[in-house]
Amino acid sequence: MARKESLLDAAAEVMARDGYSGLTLDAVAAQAGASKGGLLYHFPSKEALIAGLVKRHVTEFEAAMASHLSDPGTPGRWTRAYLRASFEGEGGLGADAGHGLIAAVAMNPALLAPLRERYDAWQQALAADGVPEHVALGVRFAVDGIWLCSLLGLGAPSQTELREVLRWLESLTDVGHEA
Amino acid sequence: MARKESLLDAAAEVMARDGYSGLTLDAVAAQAGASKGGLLYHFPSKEALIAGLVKRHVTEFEAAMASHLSDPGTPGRWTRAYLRASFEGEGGLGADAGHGLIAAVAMNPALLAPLRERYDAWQQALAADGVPEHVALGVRFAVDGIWLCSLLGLGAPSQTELREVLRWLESLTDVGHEA
DNA sequence: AAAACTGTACCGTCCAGACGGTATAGTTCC
DNA sequence: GGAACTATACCGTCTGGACGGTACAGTTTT
Repeated sequence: MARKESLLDAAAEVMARDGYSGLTLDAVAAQAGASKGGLLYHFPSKEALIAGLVKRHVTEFEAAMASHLSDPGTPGRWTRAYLRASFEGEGGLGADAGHGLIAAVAMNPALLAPLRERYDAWQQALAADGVPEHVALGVRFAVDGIWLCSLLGLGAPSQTELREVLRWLESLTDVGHEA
Repeated sequence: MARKESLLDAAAEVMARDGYSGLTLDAVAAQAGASKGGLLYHFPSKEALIAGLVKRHVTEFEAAMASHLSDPGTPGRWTRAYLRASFEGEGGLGADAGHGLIAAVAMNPALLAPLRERYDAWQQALAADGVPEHVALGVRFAVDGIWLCSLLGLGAPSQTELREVLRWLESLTDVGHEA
């Protein structure tokens, strides 16, 4: 069971280092210090492996959101939870998760289905979050954009810029300050 | 010369339909009604083909931004140009461009280099755009996020939601209305 | 004893790229 | 003016290697 987890880690590492074109079963097994047979024991196909990556990300993010959710009744709590869950830890949801999703898109976009499902659910929560809907949506998109740009290295913000933007985004979810 | 362009179109179409794993030289040639030999005449390798996709996107987006740039001295003009250039036309920069970038990431993330370069340049313009830097940055990230989510189908906004969010984002770049 | 592996050998398919050929429009030389 | 030649724009086939997946016999772990 620890091996299964380490195989997922290995897949993410290979993706980060060599990209999708380097993500072969042999490479993943080698990275994990496992055998190809062992890899296929846990994940019967490459697709299953990548699906596992997506699933783990969804689960972890879901948990992170739950842990950042403030008391019921507080306006903007879902939006803020989304915001904070996305940037906790050092790299936040950065490296690992992102590469897994890239692998999913490259392999077969349908593998994103579990994530899509969650997004639809979050969407509903955000729409009734006590802040104007376009604000909640806009903040979420900004978060997604930051995450994407950091992952791809496309005009990613510096540490201080990031802090400022995040503080601003958070203030937008606070009905007292603004509007 | 028209063929070269049509080969790029074909590559984008194949990506949209079959994803990166379906993006083979044969498939692209067939989609374009060309032969594999002909394809390789124009693009000496698969990597070159994808690099062509990236390059075309950069060029087109650059032109779109230029066409949306209002008079010098107007605060927020770069931010607004970025915003508008991203959503012009029906699908905006949506389908075609996005799939090309996905292909680039899957093949070799280094292929995004030309795009990275442009982002760094835009970044400088946005930082000195006459609106608070964190606002300009935040708006750009939101735009990127919308674009990403639409591409991947992750909680993409409805037509009306999109309109509202865009209107709001644009108002944020207007120093008169806000803050 | 069952589950969780390892290691190796192998198969079939797919695919990037090489290569040799073809058609045609221009250019040069006599 | 026409033969010889060159450059450009393709076409279609072939091949070598990589990769996903199978099979299975043995070994460690629980």
